[in-house]
Amino acid sequence: MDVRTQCLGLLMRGPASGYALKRLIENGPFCHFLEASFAAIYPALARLTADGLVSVTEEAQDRRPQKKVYAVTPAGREAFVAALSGPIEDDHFRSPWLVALYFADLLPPERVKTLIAERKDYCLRQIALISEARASAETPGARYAAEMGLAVFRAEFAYLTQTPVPGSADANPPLARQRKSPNPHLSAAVSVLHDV
Amino acid sequence: MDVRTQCLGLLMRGPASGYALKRLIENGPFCHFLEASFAAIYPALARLTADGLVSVTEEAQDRRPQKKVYAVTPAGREAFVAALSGPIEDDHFRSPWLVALYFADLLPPERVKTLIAERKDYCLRQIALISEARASAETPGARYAAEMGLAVFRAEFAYLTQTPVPGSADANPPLARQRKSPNPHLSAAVSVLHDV
DNA sequence: CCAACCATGTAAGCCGTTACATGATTCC
DNA sequence: GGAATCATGTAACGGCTTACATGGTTGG
Repeated sequence: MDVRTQCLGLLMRGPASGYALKRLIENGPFCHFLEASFAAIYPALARLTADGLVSVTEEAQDRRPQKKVYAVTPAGREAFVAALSGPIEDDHFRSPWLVALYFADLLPPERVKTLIAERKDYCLRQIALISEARASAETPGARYAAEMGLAVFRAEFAYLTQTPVPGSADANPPLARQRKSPNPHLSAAVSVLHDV
Repeated sequence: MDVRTQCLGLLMRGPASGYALKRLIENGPFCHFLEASFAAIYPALARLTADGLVSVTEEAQDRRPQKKVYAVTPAGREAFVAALSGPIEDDHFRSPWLVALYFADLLPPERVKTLIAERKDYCLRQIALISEARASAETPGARYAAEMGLAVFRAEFAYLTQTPVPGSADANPPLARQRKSPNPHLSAAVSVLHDV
């Protein structure tokens, strides 16, 4: 799925500017399964326009730079549905973090602990973002995608929390030491784990 | 994490040919978090060799083409540990399948059902592969990475199984109809769900 | 005052993909 | 007889990333 198709899809939700699409991909309901940079989005929109799949309207704003709002045309809608009707490409997943954990025995135990603590924070941030997306989802599909993300990140978080640090001396630490929260400002976010 | 670093990492497990690395990435203990094609692997190995991070030995075989076996040099080991010691890159995840499900309301219910059935198969295949990897893991890190994969794919499978098809008329089908197994030859693999 | 946000783009270059090229062996 | 496995590579092309370029507004 190239950036062009991604943009076309995002615009199916309603008209938006290139900047808004980037926000949607970074912090919105697509944050856990799409990625694209500005330098990929803007040319993609230009080409979609050239191909007649989207239309542009330039909008002036008060105290803000002018923006170009893109909207899907009937041809664009058709093309997108056709893309979803044909064979779906495989997922692509690469995790340098899992590579690092795989090779935990090459690293000092302190380093491994830090990596796991950072990963917990990452999971909680993702869970917080996706929870918002779920709350404002307007279609069953949007809810489905969000809940799938929550299910997966919660499973990951649970594993991170329950499993002893690999290759560390204190693989079975006394219970008293297990409970410390590595990042105080995030502990509030943990509540979110049991929403939905 | 580019293919060069991936290859260097894989070779930390022991000497291997380019072809063997590909197998490791496709079906081995890295299948759920690494990807690389032959056309990326071979040049990567050539460059690692040029940079002195790996060494090559050509090995003739009976009834098999000659192969080049690569092994990490001390400099390569150092470089890899250094890479794991610095900042770890973000994961990259793109899921055309989740895009399709997000837009389930644009598709015929039958199509959505098919997509979900195919996804279940995909999860079971991944679970089977990772279970093997877990069984033959020789370091705590390898076990950790495998178990993380299992946790995540099991959570995904559970969600797929328990959640009604989005946007379908029979969102609450009678219990009698919920239990059918979409792919008989895979039902055996379901047992694997409760191993570990 | 500095950081972050809003807003759009271009240019150069790397990286990796598909497709091509070759060829023996084993299993169904 | 055909498909899959073992085994290594090249060429062309496309896509995406980083870095550059610009500039007003808002909030701490």
